[in-house]
Amino acid sequence: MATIFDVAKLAGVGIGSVSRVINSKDSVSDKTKLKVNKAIKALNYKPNQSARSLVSKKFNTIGIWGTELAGTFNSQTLRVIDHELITHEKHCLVTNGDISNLENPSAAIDSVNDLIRKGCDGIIFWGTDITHFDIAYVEKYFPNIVLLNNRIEKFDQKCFYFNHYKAGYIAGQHLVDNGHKSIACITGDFQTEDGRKRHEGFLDSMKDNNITVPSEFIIEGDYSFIKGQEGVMALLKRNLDFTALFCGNDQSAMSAIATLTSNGFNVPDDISVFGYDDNDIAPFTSPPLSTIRVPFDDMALAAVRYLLNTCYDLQLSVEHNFPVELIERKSVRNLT
Amino acid sequence: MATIFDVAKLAGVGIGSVSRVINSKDSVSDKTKLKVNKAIKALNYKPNQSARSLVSKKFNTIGIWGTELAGTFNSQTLRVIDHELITHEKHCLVTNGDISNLENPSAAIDSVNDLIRKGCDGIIFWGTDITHFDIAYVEKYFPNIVLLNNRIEKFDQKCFYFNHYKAGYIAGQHLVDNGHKSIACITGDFQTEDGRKRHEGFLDSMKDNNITVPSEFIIEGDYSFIKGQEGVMALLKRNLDFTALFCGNDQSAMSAIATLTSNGFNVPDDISVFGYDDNDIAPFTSPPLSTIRVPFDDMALAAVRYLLNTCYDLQLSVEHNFPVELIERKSVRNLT
DNA sequence: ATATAGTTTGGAAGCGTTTCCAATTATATA
DNA sequence: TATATAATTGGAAACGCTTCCAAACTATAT
Repeated sequence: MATIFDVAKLAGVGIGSVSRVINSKDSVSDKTKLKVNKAIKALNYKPNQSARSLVSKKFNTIGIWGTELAGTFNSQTLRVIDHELITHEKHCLVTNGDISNLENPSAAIDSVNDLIRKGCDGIIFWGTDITHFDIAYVEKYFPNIVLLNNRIEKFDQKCFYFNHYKAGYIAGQHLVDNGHKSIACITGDFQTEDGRKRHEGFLDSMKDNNITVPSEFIIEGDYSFIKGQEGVMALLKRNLDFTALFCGNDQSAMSAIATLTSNGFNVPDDISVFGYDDNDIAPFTSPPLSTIRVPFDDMALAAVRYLLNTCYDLQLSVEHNFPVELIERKSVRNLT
Repeated sequence: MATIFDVAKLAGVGIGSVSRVINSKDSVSDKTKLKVNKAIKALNYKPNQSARSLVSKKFNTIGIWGTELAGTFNSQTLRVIDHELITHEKHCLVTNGDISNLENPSAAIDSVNDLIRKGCDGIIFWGTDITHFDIAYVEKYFPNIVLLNNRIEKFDQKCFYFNHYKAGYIAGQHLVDNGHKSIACITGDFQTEDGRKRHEGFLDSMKDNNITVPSEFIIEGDYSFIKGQEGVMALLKRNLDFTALFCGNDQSAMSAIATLTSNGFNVPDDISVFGYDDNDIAPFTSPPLSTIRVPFDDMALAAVRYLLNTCYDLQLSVEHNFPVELIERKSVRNLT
């Protein structure tokens, strides 16, 4: 591997000049620039990042900490993040925080520390699987962080989240607007804050419309396919009379539709189904799924940009407001 | 940030001893070890990775190059890789090769070089979106590579792939074994080698059973949900008489099932559907999807381990043979 | 031709490690 | 006890870069 000395020697200049050329700051004469670039090409020279980082104390790398790397559209988010980083010539270092390790309660902190030690200039905390306490602890010695799809009031500027309460409310209101009065739910995961929030919003919309939702109409889900299926089976077994089903996400909505259909119910003629996320799959269920669009991509983009600004003194525009959007397709029947 | 000098001073030893303690090689007396560890704790010392890499020329990082970071189970693969790396105290650096950039034909090479320059000890090439030519080019100056779900004969040891031909054959044979003689297809993407291979295998199984598949029974797909839907619509419009549908992957199979169902066809009573991949969704379609299990997780694990062995002189066991597995669920009707 | 100001240049110092070697200390052997 | 051998230690040198400063040029004004 060629070093800066080799380049300098071949070009017949000092190493300072080579450094100036590859960093394109400070003034260098065109003649020197030419000679250096020629030598760089000839030697296929690539600056050693470790040496650079050692001096500059910058790693040009952003760490991503999350437990949600799997799943259809979480990975889409990763793609958005990576793309924005590449645009600014940065890299992304990924780690799956393994928080399932009960024997080691500081496992989350440990994996974050690994990320820091390995060398990144900032960290994206993705999701709500790390405690507020842990985040606050890390923030003290490593302040360049950003929270994606999570919120801690004290770090509000660093948080990029979506108003799940409002979204849940709008979902409920939409069903009511279409004449539904008897509505069942397969909720999101109540372990997660956004799962609770969207359900709260939904319930409040019911309350505001003087509709009661008996507890046997509510099945706690966990965003999985299987829960959508199981939830519908449980609901059907209870022999309840409902005209609409609100699901905590599109995956469970999809398997709910499939299960309803295979049990002889037509969606939406017999039972309407409403999803949440506007996942890739939503337009292709049968019938196409009406849902709430969660702008994960926009949120992710804003979060990276905020971090890029703070880490590298950039001035990228950063959105902080992500509007709720209702996506009407064909899975909700208008009863009025 | 405390350095090794600070630790040495506080512990009252030389920097060499500190280095020996943190790397736990060479002999150090228990007394020294104790003093050093105490100082490390007191100063919350973390060795600087850049300095370490500069000397050792190891980065403890594996790069992942791919264009398939999105998609349900590609991200599952990423999780497997990351987990294995963490187990061995390595990290993963991810990049989405942006090959869609036609203006710059060397974009793939450029992004690989970025990865190398940034500092990784090995690279996983994931998928078939990079040309054999480009891989061979990179391999010359950066031999620590591995191909996942791709195959180049000359690098056979470094390739971790699945026999898609055989899988396609088994899929076809399974349908025949169940009495199907008139079979339609929504294929995988013929742009990808595995898409072509699985179709080839399928066709050969038909040939061996003296079944002809007229070209109007074959729709070229691209693994997407929408193609599954569109494909079924096209097939139905042609008014063909088929009893089974072989799909290039589970996603298109799923939307195919949904579309068939919503058009009044019962799966599998009227038409059987067979998938490919054994995706997360496969057990939860309605009816549950019969499919071919592609052991992506096993392949990924083997690939990382091979790379870990070559990069860090480890002796992890590496599987090179990934058997085809037929998963029978409920989407194929036995006509015999 | 000379003085002045501005531009460009070379290379030493320093970043925080590991590795090596010579020096020191401890242990075993006669 | 003296000597040979082994274990342990400190710190200089090296890794490849950026940054800085003094030196060497160039251009302009007098």
